[in-house]
Amino acid sequence: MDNTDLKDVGLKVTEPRIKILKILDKDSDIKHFSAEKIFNTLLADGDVIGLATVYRVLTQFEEAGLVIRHNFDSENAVFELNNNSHHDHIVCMKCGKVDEFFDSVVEKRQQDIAKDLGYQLTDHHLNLYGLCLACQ
Amino acid sequence: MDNTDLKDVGLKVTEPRIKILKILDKDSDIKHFSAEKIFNTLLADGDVIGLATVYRVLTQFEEAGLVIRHNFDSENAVFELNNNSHHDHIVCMKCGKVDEFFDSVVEKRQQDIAKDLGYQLTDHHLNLYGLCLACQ
DNA sequence: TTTGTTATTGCAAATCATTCTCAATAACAT
DNA sequence: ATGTTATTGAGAATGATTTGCAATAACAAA
Repeated sequence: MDNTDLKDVGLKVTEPRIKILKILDKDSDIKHFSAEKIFNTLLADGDVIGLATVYRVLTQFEEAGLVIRHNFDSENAVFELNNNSHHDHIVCMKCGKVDEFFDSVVEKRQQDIAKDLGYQLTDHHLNLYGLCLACQ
Repeated sequence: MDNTDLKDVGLKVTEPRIKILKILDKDSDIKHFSAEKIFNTLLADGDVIGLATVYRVLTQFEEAGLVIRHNFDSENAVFELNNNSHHDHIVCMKCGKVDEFFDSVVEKRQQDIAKDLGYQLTDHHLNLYGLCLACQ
């Protein structure tokens, strides 16, 4: 993920976009960020970028397929870099930790279920909620 | 679902609660209502009940276990009567139709996945999105 | 490298769904 | 019938997200 990716999707290479992409791309345990979190991370780095811009850039990234937007809770959306490998999520209700998983059995059943009900499946959200090991 | 159910969960039997319960309980294809939708349905029936009250009652019903709240999209929550038989949902992206299903294979896998990841599972949301037969 | 055109930004105001405040009113136990 | 306490309605408040608009930055063409 670098400036070339921005050009590839037809977005001008600007400071806010580069910085936000870098935060999302950082290699850490945390892969899911709210707009506010990104805004504050930028601030902490000394980069003053308007919150509205953060939201705008995130939405553009989503439209361009660079990031995926999730609504784990009804509060605020979180964004993660789209690495093109589909996965679902399990969220700790206490500390907010998010783990990812992929399960082919579930994937297959979803296809079958949709088919049985006469639907043409386009997307799905499977979120598990619970307490992580540390929070139990 | 009647006035007795309200008493049973410790809620006074008031007109707004009775009317809202009746709407949710109506036997029709539509089982999922937003607060606004309920508010407008009441209006259409000539019942003027404040939107704030609708929200309050719905939240109380949820806390009492009478209804379940869903966030299918990031826009607004919808509520359905809790018939105590767990099921998941498939939503048509075009007409908004919602079908329900229960799949024991998926249920079981979810348990196993959570366990494998060290989580104590408390809840889950599985929403499939697609085009229903009529909309394809 | 200068210039012109168009996209992008920042800020504040606007939205939208939902919640809260508070005084008036209705439920219901006694 | 009455007192106590929950409930209601209306509107203000909230919080996340979006939008309008003037100033500014990107970058293609000269």
